[in-house]
Amino acid sequence: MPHNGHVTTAQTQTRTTLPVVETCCTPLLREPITASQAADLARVLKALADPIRLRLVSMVAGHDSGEACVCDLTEPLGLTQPTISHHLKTLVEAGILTRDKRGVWAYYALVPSALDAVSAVLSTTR
Amino acid sequence: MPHNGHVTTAQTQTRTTLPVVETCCTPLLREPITASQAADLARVLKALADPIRLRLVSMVAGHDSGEACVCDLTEPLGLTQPTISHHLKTLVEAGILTRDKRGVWAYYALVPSALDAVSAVLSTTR
DNA sequence: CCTTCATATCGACGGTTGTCGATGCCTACT
DNA sequence: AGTAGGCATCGACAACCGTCGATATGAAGG
Repeated sequence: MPHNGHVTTAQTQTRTTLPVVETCCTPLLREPITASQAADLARVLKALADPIRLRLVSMVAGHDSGEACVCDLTEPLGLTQPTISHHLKTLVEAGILTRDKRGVWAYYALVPSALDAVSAVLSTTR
Repeated sequence: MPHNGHVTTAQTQTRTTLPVVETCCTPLLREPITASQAADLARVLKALADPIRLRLVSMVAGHDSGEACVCDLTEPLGLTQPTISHHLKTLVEAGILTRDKRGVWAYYALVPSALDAVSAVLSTTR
């Protein structure tokens, strides 16, 4: 567990590639979506379509101040640290989480509107 | 293309396993979800997390009277008939589509609230 | 009955994915 | 300078997935 005192080191906000919001305004239903729209949406959904990654998203969002480091997430899921890091990387690359490295620890947090964008695409009511 | 005149044969409504609505009332964010909730949701998301299947859902929903047969869907996607049937089976088993066999043709339609249920789980607003 | 046609199923093949142990990197503390 | 610890990366392996051609099933029509 990281100590939450004042941090002396540099911060490195990582927010890689793949905007989720690209597909934000496509209703999916009512008139067929294009192939590239489908490919974009599928990439985000594929990142979410894993039990461990869903629990990671849920745990990160429900953690103190909305962020959690790898060490907070490894033990409760019963998987090794490399596996958790790998899943977190997948979520960051999909635009669902951000990675903020402070000192030795890497803090992951939910991208505010990422899930809402996916939710809006799948919603039939407007 | 199937002729849309009156149909003389038996109807076989197929609606297999896996209720999507099981996970309908779990917010995903705010307090971690359980392992089984994550597994259920992941199964539905995995069914959606494919470009072809997303386009299938979109095309079925946008088709005349909300249903389409395999022959309507094969050509526009540029894949073979067995592949399309396989994807459709995946979507039916995930509870996203229904299969209604009338005569020689199999009509697929969207399960009304299936996508809305997934949308609600991913939504952060309320 | 035999043919035609729409669909499902089967078996196979290559590519992707989830997981691990081992290792390397980098920060902080002594 | 040396050490400890958190995290990322690498290589490997088994399991799974998307796709195809071939084949089976089953209904409609001649």
